[in-house]
Amino acid sequence: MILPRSFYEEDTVTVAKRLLGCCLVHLEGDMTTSGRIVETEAYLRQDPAAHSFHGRTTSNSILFGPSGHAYVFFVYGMHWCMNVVTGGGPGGEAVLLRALEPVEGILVMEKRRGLKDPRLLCSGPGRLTQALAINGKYNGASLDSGPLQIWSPDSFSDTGVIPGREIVPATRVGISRARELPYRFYLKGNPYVSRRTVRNARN
DNA sequence: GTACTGATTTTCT
DNA sequence: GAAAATCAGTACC
Repeated sequence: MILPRSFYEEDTVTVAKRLLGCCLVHLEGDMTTSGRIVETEAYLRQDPAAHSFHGRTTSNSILFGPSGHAYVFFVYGMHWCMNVVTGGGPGGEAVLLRALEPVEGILVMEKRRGLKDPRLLCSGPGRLTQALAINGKYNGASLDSGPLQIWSPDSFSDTGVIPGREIVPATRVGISRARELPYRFYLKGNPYVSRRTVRNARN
């Protein structure tokens, strides 16, 4: 089933872990692309690394809106990154989606990415948005209706985590402020986590 | 395998 | 003007 709004209105770190194993789906015309989420990062309020840290601006206003919506931003002059707005508090918190395991529409993803190695299709925040054709027009989109959706896995254990899958906490990637905080989470041993995660596997 | 660099644009974090 | 929640290609070990 599609994750309801209430799923996202929980503690942001909890949501970051529970999203592992869920399926991100993009419907565009008759092309469906989807993948299982295998790596996430939490960005909190009072978090010097978060875009919301210095308050609301025009570019980050979606972060202060309702949970369960997409916050999509452009970075390094060429890449899009997708977050999910989370938290039940005053806003400003989100979970960055860092890597997917490709599921549906792999041929379409290969064409959009210009390569065929399945491990390189969605293994990074910029890669997954390119593979699923996610861009700024989805900034602010609701994830429980419309063409961009997140589905729960078939079953949850009581902790909300898929049975048999071990979640590893680690430090975040590509930031300089508060980089020591263990707010990155990935599925242990999954071959589709991002390259930088594999390289920093000790943390 | 690791290390370095260029691409390219928005924001002022 | 500098920094940024990145990626791909190249060089070298």
